[in-house]
Amino acid sequence: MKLSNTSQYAIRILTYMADKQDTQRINAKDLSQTLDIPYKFLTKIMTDLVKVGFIVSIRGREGGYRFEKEISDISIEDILKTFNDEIKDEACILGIGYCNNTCKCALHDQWLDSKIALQKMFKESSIDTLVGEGNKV
Amino acid sequence: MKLSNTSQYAIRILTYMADKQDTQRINAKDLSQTLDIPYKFLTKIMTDLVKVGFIVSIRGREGGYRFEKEISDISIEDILKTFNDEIKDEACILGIGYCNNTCKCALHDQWLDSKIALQKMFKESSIDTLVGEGNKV
DNA sequence: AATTAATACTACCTTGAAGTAGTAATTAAG
DNA sequence: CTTAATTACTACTTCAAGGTAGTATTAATT
Repeated sequence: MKLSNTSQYAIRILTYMADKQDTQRINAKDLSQTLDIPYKFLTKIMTDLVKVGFIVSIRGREGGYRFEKEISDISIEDILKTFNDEIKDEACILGIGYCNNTCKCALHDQWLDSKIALQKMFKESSIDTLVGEGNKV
Repeated sequence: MKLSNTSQYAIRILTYMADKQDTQRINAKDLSQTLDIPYKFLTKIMTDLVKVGFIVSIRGREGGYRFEKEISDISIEDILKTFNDEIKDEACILGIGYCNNTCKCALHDQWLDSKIALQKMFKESSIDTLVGEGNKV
């Protein structure tokens, strides 16, 4: 049980960009090297982040990326949704279709509290709350 | 973020077997049909569950499977560990090596409480606490 | 002893995520 | 205008999880 590589990368990219916002513009090569993410894979993720409107790209020489949305308005949940990695509300943890109060799997009740806590955490963790001193990148 | 198919199947299998413990012996064909798990894939999982000592197999005609361990002594955590799907204590949620109090990623603190709650839930949910009336299988 | 119904084993195929390669498009600098 | 440095696009390859096929082994029934 873990986040996908893609989600992990995206969160790290955006958090790092937020940390460097003075620079205003950061390019794929720098991100790839600093975050140790394969260059070609990173650019693919960047394009997705552009398409979904979190960042904008500046093409050509001296180009790069900068935020489009306020970093206080981008949550981990938003990022996970971009890569279809979020915890969907009615998704059954045992994979038996959909669970709810009246139609539930054997783990449903036990899972419920943890799920809500996780969802809340993902929703309330916006990028601006993550930039901090001394964290690993 | 979800459990692997294999883990989901294994939990469902063991929970269903516990539910039917009066029968004492249940075979792969029945499990496959009742739980709608591909037969060949199910038998592969069963063999793993035998190897790890949760159940024993009886080969030959009239064969099948029954529990070896007490169902109160098999937790979801144990099952997840069998298929390498558990939440490892120091595994970084962002995939940057290992996290702990002194060396942490940007999400570490937010993740900590949820992680502990999840681990606790997985550890405390033994199979006997899951058998219940009217649950989906 | 033969048949039948069951699990175990080995090897393969499929699918989706992860990662790579090459080229086109864009734009600042010289 | 040319060059260099950048992102975007298209297509491919790799890897691990999920799933399938065939055969060997086991043991009760007849």
